[in-house]
Amino acid sequence: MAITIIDVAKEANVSPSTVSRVIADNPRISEQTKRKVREVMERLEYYPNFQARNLAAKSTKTIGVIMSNSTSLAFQNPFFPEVIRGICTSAHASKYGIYLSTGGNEEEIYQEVVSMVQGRKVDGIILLYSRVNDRTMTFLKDAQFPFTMVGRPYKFENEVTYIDNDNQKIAHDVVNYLFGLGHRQIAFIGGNLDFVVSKDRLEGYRQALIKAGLLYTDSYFIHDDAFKANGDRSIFELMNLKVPPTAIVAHDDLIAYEIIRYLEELSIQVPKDVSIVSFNNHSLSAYVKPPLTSVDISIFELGLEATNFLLEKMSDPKSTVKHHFVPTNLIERDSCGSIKQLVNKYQQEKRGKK
Amino acid sequence: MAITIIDVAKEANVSPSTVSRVIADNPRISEQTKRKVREVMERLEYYPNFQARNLAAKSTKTIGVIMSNSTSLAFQNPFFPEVIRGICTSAHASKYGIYLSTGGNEEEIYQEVVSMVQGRKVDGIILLYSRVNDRTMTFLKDAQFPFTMVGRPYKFENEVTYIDNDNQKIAHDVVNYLFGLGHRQIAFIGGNLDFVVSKDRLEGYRQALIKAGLLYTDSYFIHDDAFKANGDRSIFELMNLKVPPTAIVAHDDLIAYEIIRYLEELSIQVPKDVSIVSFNNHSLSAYVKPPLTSVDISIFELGLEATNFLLEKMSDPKSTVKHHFVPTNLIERDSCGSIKQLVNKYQQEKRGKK
DNA sequence: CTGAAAGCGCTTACAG
DNA sequence: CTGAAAGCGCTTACAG
Repeated sequence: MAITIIDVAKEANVSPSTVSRVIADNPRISEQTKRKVREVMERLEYYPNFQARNLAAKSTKTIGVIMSNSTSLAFQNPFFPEVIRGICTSAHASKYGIYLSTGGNEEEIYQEVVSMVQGRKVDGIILLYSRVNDRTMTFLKDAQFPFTMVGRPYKFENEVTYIDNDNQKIAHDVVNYLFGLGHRQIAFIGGNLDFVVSKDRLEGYRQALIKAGLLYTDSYFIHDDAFKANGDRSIFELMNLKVPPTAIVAHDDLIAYEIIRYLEELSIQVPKDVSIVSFNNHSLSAYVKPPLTSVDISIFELGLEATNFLLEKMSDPKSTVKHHFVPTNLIERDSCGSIKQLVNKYQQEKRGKK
Repeated sequence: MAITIIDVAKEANVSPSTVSRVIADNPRISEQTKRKVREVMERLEYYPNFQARNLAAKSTKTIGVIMSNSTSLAFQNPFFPEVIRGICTSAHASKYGIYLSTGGNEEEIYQEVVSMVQGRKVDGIILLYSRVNDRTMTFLKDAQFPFTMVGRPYKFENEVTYIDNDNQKIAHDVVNYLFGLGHRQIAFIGGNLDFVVSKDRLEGYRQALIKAGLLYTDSYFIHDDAFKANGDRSIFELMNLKVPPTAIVAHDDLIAYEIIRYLEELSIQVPKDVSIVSFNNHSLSAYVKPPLTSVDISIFELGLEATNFLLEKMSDPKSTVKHHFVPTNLIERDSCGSIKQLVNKYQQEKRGKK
């Protein structure tokens, strides 16, 4: 049997209550007693029993972290390791532990969250995603359980505390960037629209087109499902439109490179013939050809601040609802070209053919 | 206050003991009583308190997962998300939860593991790495606490249950593969030698050279530290040896692409001038140029089987020590060429220059 | 500044 | 097949 608080108490000639107070560093205990008790705890190699402490104190000192199901692209590299690193950094500093969800689909995840909350497994929860019409989020909100999310909520934006990038704005900026390079035919190849991040980026793209006086056409938007099912085919069709795009905005670097590969199969080169910008700035994107122009979304900060917000919420449940957009950074590399060069090249090619 | 077992007992006109047995689906309770109690539990929305259950039952139904500190390359993409997915799949099936370590350095990790074990936070532990002379592992072994590791232990190989790839063999195979393509000058650019995986791959490389009757030279091996500090410089020096390598084995796809970039800066092309093979088969490596020949190490299975082994160990602490090598798969893509082509090209170039 | 006592919400021999 | 009772190892008013 392990050493308990009672063993320590006997050995130190104090009561268990006193030992407990020494552990909690209660100021009402004299320094002398504290020293004595601590010496005994060390000698006996005493470690407080986590479960007993939690049961009595009605707190768990742990944070539940809920991943969306792992098949979703958003939680592939490098998002997941990096956001976890951010969360751990903040949690560790406040001596909180991390309890990770294990569910494989929406229903399992929901059940797990319910049992985390009702079973008092965790003191607060971080949702690592924002899904359209997510009953998990609704449950948390209705239960008034402390939680925060990485991602803008689909509903109740003013009732839930969250961290995100300003995805509408960054998509807008990215389109403007292409616009500045002279592009007028800009396509968007998107993420899963069940997630708000994808909707926001698409919306930012549309708004930017409209502001620039360009038309949004459905034929310039390839849905995530279509791309996943038939990436090569959809790119082929896109590039065989009467007026094919001269630039493409991709939802993620992984997708961007897949697009680039399909373009190559069609003998279309990036950035010579088509420009590509993307989001998320994977660790490989600097090294690989062509080095990708991508928006760094500060994933570590996303995790860190989500945790800080949650910690605040847990210590003061009545604290106001907050949200914050973590700054992003467009990293210009070699996947975008100005339209003038492009036109020249086209003209050269046409001349060449004649 | 939440609904407790006592509320349910009163409502169902049975004793708390009976409710507890219904929760555990104890066969000694009549089906009729079970039905009645379950109906009440549902109506009252009763959820068992996790902490109380754990304290009384002296088990936690959770597994501790220990990452090496997140700066280590091995736990970048895609290893971490994928291994976690494997762990979660198995853990979820057995209704275990995951408690994640948050420590940022070796000392913090060690302290966390000690408190997980002594504080009875978890029933068993998975070490996601194998480090040379790791006191965390030694502690676990000495405490006779159920644990398993992803990676071959540095010491006590016959005393600890683990899962790994046969890294010596796959490195050996990879060298033989290059050998089969005609390469005789084969360099190795390695991982952090504090980890056994890196030592094993290096050792497999050496053994393969020796078996093939080739010499192992230090100048053909670039240490992780040297590469991280001065990647471009070290590649420059490597390629400016009197006899530069015609092929390179890289410890990881991320490193491989970094190497490729430095080679390009020196106007050396892959696979035309130099071949590259790597390990880990990142999700991007199929799409990116050149598509990388890489060893797929079945990360998901690594996580899954580690968890299965641990579950077994926890249910029967006296079960025998086991280990298992998860099969790997060399995925041939376009980063390796046969030496004949290479010689031809060199000769052509030389002719060209003359 | 410290202790005795109740209690956190369960489980599990023991008894019937 | 079911219940009364003890106990898991802590914390925390309450009292002094």
